[in-house]
Amino acid sequence: MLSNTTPNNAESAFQIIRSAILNGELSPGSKISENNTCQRYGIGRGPLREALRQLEGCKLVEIKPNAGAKVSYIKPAQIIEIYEIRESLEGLACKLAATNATTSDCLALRSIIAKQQLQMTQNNGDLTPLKKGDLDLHSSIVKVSGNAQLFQLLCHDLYQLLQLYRLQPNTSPSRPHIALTEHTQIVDAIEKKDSELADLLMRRHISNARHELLANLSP
Amino acid sequence: MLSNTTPNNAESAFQIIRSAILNGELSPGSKISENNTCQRYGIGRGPLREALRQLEGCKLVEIKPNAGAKVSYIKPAQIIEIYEIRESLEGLACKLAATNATTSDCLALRSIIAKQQLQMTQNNGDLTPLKKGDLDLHSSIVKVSGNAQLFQLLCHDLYQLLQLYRLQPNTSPSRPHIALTEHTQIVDAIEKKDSELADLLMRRHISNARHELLANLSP
DNA sequence: TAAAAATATTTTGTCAACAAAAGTACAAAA
DNA sequence: TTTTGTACTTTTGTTGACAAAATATTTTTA
Repeated sequence: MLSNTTPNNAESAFQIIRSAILNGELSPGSKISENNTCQRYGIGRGPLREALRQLEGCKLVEIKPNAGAKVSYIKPAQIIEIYEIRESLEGLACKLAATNATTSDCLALRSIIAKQQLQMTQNNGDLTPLKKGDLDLHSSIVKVSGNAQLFQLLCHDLYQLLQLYRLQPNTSPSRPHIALTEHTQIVDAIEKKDSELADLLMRRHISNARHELLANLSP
Repeated sequence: MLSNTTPNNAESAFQIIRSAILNGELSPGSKISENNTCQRYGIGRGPLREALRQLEGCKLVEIKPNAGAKVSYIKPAQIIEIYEIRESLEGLACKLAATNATTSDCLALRSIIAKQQLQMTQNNGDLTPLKKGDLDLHSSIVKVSGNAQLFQLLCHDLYQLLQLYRLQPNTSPSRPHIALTEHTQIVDAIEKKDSELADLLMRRHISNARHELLANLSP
């Protein structure tokens, strides 16, 4: 899948710093000093600057001339806007997935749900693996849609931006159960090749998540 | 609107090369040699390489280690995929625009249509200004939607990619008239705050354009 | 003391030189 | 003629040095 050419320093730096941003090692708003970062990751300033420009393209950092690079800070309002976009695009993904999914595709989707169901009963305190499972299912559906541009846009660009905004895990405890039910219904619709229903259910699913977010955001 | 800080060479190079790509001066698939390009635009190799990495982020060029940068080549299948995405996202834009548009917003949209109508009767041979007018209307609607992320995504990222693929102007001669009618209906729906109808009409509008594209593509 | 000016330090911007890799040209052998 | 190997050229990768801008610190002045 990924191009397996040997990376140069700029490419390596790009990936290293990106993971550092995504896993919170470099926190939003913090400055990325060149000298500092060079020494830290053992690369020259040239490659580093290239990597930073590439990260700017991904919207993960912001560069101001003569002032340097900062890790992007995503505002709550932006998250809501991205959820509106997700609602529309993942609806499309479901519509396409319903028409294109093969039998083995559906089996794969079901197995993700099963795994998630298992995790919910097992470690009933920690819900980080649930979050990952959630994203797994959504990504897989987008993949099954067959639209490569859509996959790139949602699963690489947008999900990454959402990851930048680490929302506190204070979602209501009932939400995971509800989400699981919704997921099952969505996969059912895809399996039955009911594209219209799959579209509607996914839109509603994300709309619900968005409203939950809004409720946990304003106060 | 744009950040008006004084740009450095990398930033200038980015904009210069981007326009060169978008106006066809640098054609898709062609290699961007560093030495060559440096001399041509009077900048050093450092800033140029930064600009190229930034352009890679915009998907306008592709960089391979030890092999240099090429202007991206968009395949017809990708264009169709992008149109599917447009269909979904501009439907959303219309839905939001219908709920958010002020009176002056609607006036502005109407004036764009009027200008387009005038251009159609005037220069009835050249349809490049019509294309521009079309994009103007679509962009304005997305702007009116109020979702800044959506505007960025559609009007900067996706439209730019579409521009890279210069499709031959062999659309059927009746298409501009039909498009104008469709545009009028869409703005009508927005003005009446009928978000559902505006959504549906825009989706159908772009779906029509996509099918026209498909017809002019395969043979 | 507080504001302003001057100086020092750090940080970013840019270039030129060198190393390494890829591509090219050409000659020798099958 | 095709192939293979070798020298040569071009192109990309990387670094270090220096210029310019911004920031921090100190000194001066009201």
